[in-house]
Amino acid sequence: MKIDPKSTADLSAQIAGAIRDAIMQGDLIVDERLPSEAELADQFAVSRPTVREALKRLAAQSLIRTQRGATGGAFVNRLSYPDAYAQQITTSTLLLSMNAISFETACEARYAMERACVPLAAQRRSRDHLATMRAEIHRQSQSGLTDEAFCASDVAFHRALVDGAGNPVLSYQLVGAVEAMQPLMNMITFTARSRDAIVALHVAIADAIDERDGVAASERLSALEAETLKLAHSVFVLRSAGQ
Amino acid sequence: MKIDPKSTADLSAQIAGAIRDAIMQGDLIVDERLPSEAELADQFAVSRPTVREALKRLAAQSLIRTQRGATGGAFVNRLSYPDAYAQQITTSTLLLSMNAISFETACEARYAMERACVPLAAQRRSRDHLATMRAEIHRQSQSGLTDEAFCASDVAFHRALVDGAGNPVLSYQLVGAVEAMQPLMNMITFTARSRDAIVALHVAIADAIDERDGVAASERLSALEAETLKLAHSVFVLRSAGQ
DNA sequence: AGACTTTTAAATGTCAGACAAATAAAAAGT
DNA sequence: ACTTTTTATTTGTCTGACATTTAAAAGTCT
Repeated sequence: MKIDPKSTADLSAQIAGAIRDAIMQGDLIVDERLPSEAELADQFAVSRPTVREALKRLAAQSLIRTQRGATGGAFVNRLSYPDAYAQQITTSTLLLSMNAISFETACEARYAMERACVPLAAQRRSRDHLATMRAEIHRQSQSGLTDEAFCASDVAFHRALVDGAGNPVLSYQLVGAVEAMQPLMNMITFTARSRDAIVALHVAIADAIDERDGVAASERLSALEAETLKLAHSVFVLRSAGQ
Repeated sequence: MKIDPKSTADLSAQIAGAIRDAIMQGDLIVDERLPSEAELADQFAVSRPTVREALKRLAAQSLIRTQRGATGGAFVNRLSYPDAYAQQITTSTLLLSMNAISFETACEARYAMERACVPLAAQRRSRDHLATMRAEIHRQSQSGLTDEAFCASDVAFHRALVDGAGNPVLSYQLVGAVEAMQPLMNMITFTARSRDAIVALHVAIADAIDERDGVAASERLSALEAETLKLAHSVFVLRSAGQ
């Protein structure tokens, strides 16, 4: 592992990049211990604080974990699903909130991806996933729910739908799309009537999945997309009129 | 912003978390300047190196950027698509390579998501995307291509297909799924015959997109998935027999 | 007065050395 | 043989310093 002295980038960024490359290329394998900070400082001919900054960069991406003590050090971390989920959600949420992405674009992407899960979910759905979906539907039906709670339950319903496909990679990819929409959804005021419409579609989707009817579920998901878009539009129209 | 003195986590991790939360909650807006390292050290009652480690963590996630000089400092960064792409690819690649995910699972997720793009791509495909797809097909058809180059072109073809949907959020989500498969694909030896089969399907897909026939494109994408799976199986069978 | 140069101040980047705290292995004691 | 103590190693944190970059302020010349 070498760093380029001609580069203008921070030394800590260069070192982090070198180690990251080594991990991604397989030169460093999972649970392998990196040299101690002092040794790394020697190898790269930098000070220990600089090495530490590099290691913190990698830790932020869950590429390494550190342990104190005699047999401690920095170890190549196995990127777990929860870690990957968290990163996915952070990145997706920020991408959406910082780039003036229209509700339509985000919504379209999300529902397109969800429809990709539906055929698999219809085929493989388990008792667990169906139970979760029904439970969330029940929660959503209760009156007196805040908009935030309604949205949170909506997210949980859709996550159960996605997880129903039984493909963890697909779940990982989708979690960002679903969760990142929540801040946008939270801007919407859900009237009792619009909640009823959404819940009815949720029921219809759950029923279709239950009956292993992927085509029907897909169509109803599209109807839900249309309903969501309609709702968002009416809110935005109201809001811009209010201004 | 406060940190919890009872927490066992590193101070730098706590500080990074506090600032991250402030950014994600909108308390700090894009391009806003954070206090200087010395001021942050005062506010959090820690030393400057600790603050710096926290800032490096955030920089690793592209949440902030730093600038030297009189008017320099740390600024809340607008997460750009390229940055988001890079993070998505890193995370997806590591997730796949470190978690013993079967080729089938990864392949299924990827093609399910690609099929989600196809109806939109068929509807909106531009001259540019079609040209890119055709160009990559041409490249793939050349003999004497290494397996790596063939795979790279395959990725480029699929990215063009995805981008054809004209939804940047969808592209962002898909880029991880497509790119993360490349290391797995690179393990495959592509015979001349298997290359021909893949290229033929690429042509068929491009044609269908060209004719705005989303259904046909989707079916052919499924055929490509089956072909890829078959190919991978034959390779793995050969390999395990060789051992 | 206006344009150019020099100085200065503020900020990050880097370094050196030190001590604290955690941890496991080795040594000592019972 | 078991428990306790010591010790060595490693990360976590702090202090203080200097280097480098950058823009604004001050100064200088035409």
